[in-house]
Amino acid sequence: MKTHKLDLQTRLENVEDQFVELWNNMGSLWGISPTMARIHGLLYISGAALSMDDIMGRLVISRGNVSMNLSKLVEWGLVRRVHKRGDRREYFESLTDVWEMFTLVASQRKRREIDPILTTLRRCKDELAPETLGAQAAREPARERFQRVNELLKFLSLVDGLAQRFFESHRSLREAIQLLAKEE
Amino acid sequence: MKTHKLDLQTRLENVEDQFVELWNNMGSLWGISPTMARIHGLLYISGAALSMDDIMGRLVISRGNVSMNLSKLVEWGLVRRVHKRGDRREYFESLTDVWEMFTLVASQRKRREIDPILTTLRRCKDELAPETLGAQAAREPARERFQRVNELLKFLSLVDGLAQRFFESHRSLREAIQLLAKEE
DNA sequence: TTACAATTTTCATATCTTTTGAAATGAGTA
DNA sequence: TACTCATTTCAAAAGATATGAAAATTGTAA
Repeated sequence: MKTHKLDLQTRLENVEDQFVELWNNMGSLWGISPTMARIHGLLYISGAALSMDDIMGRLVISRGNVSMNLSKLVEWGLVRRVHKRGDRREYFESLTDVWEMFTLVASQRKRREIDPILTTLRRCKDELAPETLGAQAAREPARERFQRVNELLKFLSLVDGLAQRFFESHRSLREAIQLLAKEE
Repeated sequence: MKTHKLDLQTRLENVEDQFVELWNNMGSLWGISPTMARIHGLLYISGAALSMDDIMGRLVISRGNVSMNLSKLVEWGLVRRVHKRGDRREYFESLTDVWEMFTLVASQRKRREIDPILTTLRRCKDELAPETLGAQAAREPARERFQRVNELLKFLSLVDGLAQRFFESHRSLREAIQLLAKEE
């Protein structure tokens, strides 16, 4: 009986390790740093509220590193601080809903990355437009560049509009995606 | 007249610089390194076939760095080598179609990142399933983890299916996305 | 075919980024 | 208020990325 329990414990830890490693790779997909991703992965798969020491021990990373990355995770909204009464330490737990985590990350990335890019692109477009360049805007080099900037702008605006709709309603997003993924 | 030409040249270079900087930031979104992104950005916005020396001069980066990153860009398929007769040097030019570039990058990332993640996730699921754990799979800690792995698997499978459909046909992808982005 | 010259690639070194861990700060208890 | 335990900060170490000159490659001419 005792051995069985130990076995289960070991196996679970083994699976968790695989998961953390997986999440580490997933980091680049979500646009968060590998260590930040590993910490979040551990919190997600364990489903528990863990202390800094728990995380340090489990992932073998330094206290400072855990502290920094937990702050970032809380900032992102993927993890929240939890207090246990009678315990002075802080505990941390992850969101549990995959879709919620996804939309959270997506909306942050939109704000942090896509929005500034769109702003710059629009400025580039303006600087290549006839209003700024006058007659010279008609010359090949300017026209070509204008066209390429514009194509990109159209593309990103589309992505942006899509994202906008996503964040307005999880439900409709889910349904639309599920439809798209399955329909023949 | 001369001054006007110089003005145009300067202004175009100025816009190109902004664009390269923008693309540099875009790198994290596409999952390619900043320098690789900058080089690609320059090739895209200039629309020309440039030599290594052109790129070194324009972006102020070393020969080795340009060489390495151009190889990667060619590997990714975003850039192709061009030969000019009577010139020993190699030139490089970017794809021009934004959608083509996007699907190219997306398909590579799917293959390099999502596919391995799905493989690992399925293994994790198997290792938590009743077939592996026997009666212990019913215990709380195992069941909880199984459920979380499974939820993630469902989510990623959906994304994967969506991507699959994308790569089968650009046209249908475009239409679907445009629909989704605009419909009320 | 061989020697030469121009171009590209490689890799040891230098630069920049991330992580560590111990000291400083902060927060809760006696 | 003083003490203890927990968290944050930051200078130094480790790791990742870029540089540039030497090695390899490729094309040209004797």
